[in-house]
Amino acid sequence: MIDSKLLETNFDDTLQNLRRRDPNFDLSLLRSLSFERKALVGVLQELQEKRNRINKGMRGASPDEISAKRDEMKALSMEAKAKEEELRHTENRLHDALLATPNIPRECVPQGVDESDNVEVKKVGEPTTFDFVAKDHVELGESLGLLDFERAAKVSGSRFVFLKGVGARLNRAIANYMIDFHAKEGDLELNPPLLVRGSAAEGVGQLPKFEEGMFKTRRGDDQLYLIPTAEVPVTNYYANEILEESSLPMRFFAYSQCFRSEAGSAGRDTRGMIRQHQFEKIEMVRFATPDQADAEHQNMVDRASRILSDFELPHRIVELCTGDLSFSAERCFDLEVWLPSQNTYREISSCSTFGSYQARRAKIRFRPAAAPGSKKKTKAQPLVTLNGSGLAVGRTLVAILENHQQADGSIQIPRVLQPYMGGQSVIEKTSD
RNA sequence: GGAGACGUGGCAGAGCGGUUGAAUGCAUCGGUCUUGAAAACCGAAGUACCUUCACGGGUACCCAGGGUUCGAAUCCCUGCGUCUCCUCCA
Repeated sequence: MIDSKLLETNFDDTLQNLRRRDPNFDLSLLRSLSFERKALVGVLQELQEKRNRINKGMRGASPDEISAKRDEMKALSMEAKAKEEELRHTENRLHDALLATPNIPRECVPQGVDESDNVEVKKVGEPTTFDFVAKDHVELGESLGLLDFERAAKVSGSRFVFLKGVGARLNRAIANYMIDFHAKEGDLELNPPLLVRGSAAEGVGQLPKFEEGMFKTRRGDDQLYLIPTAEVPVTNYYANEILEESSLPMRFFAYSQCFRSEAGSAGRDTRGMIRQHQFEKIEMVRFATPDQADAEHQNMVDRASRILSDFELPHRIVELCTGDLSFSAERCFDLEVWLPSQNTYREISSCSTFGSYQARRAKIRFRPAAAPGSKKKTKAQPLVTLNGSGLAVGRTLVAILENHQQADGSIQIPRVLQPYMGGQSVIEKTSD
């Protein structure tokens, strides 16, 4: 969540900056609650102080004295309790309002309304061209016997797929290549829980606003959510903890299944593997000091781009505009891969920095190293969390099929993946 | 699924209902001693919020919420969380 102090010290700027996301943004409730809270605190503390003062004399007092003061104390106590109740109510409302407030975009984020205002930063490779009529991945996958959408629909409904045979193997090869890639860079691999408490989802900003996007499970009275991304469990790995500055930055990656209900996206990408209820992703998650954050961010973008280049996939990097920025993010770069069937670039990775927004929600702090001369213990402060896909496995599979298809309907396997495919270099139609 | 135990400071671990924000140990940071270090000794040290230009002052916090009481870390209820045993299971 945003720093509530901004409401007092820097209200106009804060509002203006949030309006870069949405011109109709309204902070008036938040502000009035913040002032209301402050006033209540003052009144309550005065009452408590009075009560404490009287109470101090009670211990050694004679029974007469005690009974004399009793009524007064009782009245004070009641009054204080009523104020406490009032204060708690206000604080709860303030907290809820803060949870519903998105992160503030950085000054450098380009102004814009939606996707069309995103800014291309870099283009790697040229869109693939063919001297034959190119097929899409559904056609390729089905004709080569790699993908089975129909039977998946029979078993689980729409937006699911069976990968089979070489298709399953190729998927595994892609994932393994990426896992090894990050491991070689020295990041720590985590294999996280796929079911998380609501508190974890709240920590990254997924709850309370985006509950519709997640699958919920029930077990008795307990409720757990299927993770929409490994960001949720991995970022919360350090929830409620204080890290030493010397241990930062920390780099993790996790390979996991992800589950999204795709509520509200009816009709979008209904065909094929682009938008599934269940997909695999390798996610990079980082914890950094504010000074380190930008370099970490750039590093994740580079990683994702290098992997795409390794797979010989044309892609581009775009910076999201204020209107397209996700709820918790402060700045974000998307990597988009070229998809011949759609004749356009499609998102395959999203690398975001969250500033202290998530860290404040999940209560992840770091203790700055003491200045060389200083003897004082430093004050813990929220750190910076970042994450980025490196990459979405299913969409990578799609991109490889479509970009590396041959005139005869076969698929050329990128060189780096061949070792992961037992040396296989081409996927051809088998007579069946 | 059945039975039970427990939630106190960075960690471990005390705490007759009233000078307990909280003993003690470890860890941390200063100092003394030492050529330097270790050891020993002395000392400092929680978090949030309100108030003050500042020094400072104040309030709350012993998982959370409610109750009993003039007064609760301490008693009572509820919730949440953790652990152990049995059962089942990849």
